Amino acid sequence: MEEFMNSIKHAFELTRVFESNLPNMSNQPPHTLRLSIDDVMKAFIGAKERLLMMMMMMLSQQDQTITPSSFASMLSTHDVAMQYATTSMLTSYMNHLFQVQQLPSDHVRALHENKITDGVNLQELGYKGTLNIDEKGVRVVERSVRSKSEGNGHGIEPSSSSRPRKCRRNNDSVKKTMMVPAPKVGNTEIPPEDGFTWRKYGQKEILGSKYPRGYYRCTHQKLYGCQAKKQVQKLDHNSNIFEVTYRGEHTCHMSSTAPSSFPLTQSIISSELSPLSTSLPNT
DNA sequence: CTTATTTGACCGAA
DNA sequence: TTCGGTCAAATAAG
Repeated sequence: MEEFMNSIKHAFELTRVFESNLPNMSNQPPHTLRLSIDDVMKAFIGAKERLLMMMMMMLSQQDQTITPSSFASMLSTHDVAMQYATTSMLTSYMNHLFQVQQLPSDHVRALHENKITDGVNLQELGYKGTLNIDEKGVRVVERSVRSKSEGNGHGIEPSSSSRPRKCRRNNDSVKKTMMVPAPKVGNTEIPPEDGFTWRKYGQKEILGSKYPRGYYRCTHQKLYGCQAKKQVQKLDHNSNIFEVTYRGEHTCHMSSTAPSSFPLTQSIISSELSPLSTSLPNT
């Protein structure tokens, strides 16, 4: 909680500094201006990520429902928050966060690679579990390439005795796992929307896990050869949270990373926030 | 019809 | 051998 408060405070201070320096910056090259804007944006994104992590942790610790308003009232007990926003503004923003639930995976990847969200450690914050989450709040499992010269051709019709499998083709692909709160609205037990379209191709009971794991691949695998996949599984101790693992890159969309909006100052609450861009591949 | 999901079989890795 | 990821036939949905 304190970590989030510090980060959001820092973000607002950066904004203020940026604002006061703005007149001088007109003399600077555009590059400088852009860097400053990036700093402000990163600060807000980092704060938002911490907030999301907090929400997920609370959901996983106490198996009870946390509503946007209850969370907002929690925040409002901190004067740092109240310096900038009223409780109703916070509530409104919490509503947005609960509704959006998750950023598109490429956005998350961008956050990850830019090291925007640093210093969040779930275990320090008291998460009780076996998750191994790195300092960015995203568990990353990297698989090293196995030096195995296995030149298999493309899958031809098996037709006879053996069915050629291409299981471990991309051993160097990176897995990225994140915790996603389940949608509160709607009767859906289905994994939350993340901006991509997925097609389920399997489900498996996992040993030692309460809930099965679902296997999804990109719907456009056929048309575009998109190799993106994801696995979705509920946490054992809290069915309100999905563990979503992404693997492979989307090659089926072009306009990537539309990080929607970066609310500044009071407009942080206003509802212009992030119409989830449904990336539609051109035909 | 086409397209998506379900679900047991299949296969490779450990 | 077991386990987990994938395939694919059957089925459901539109």
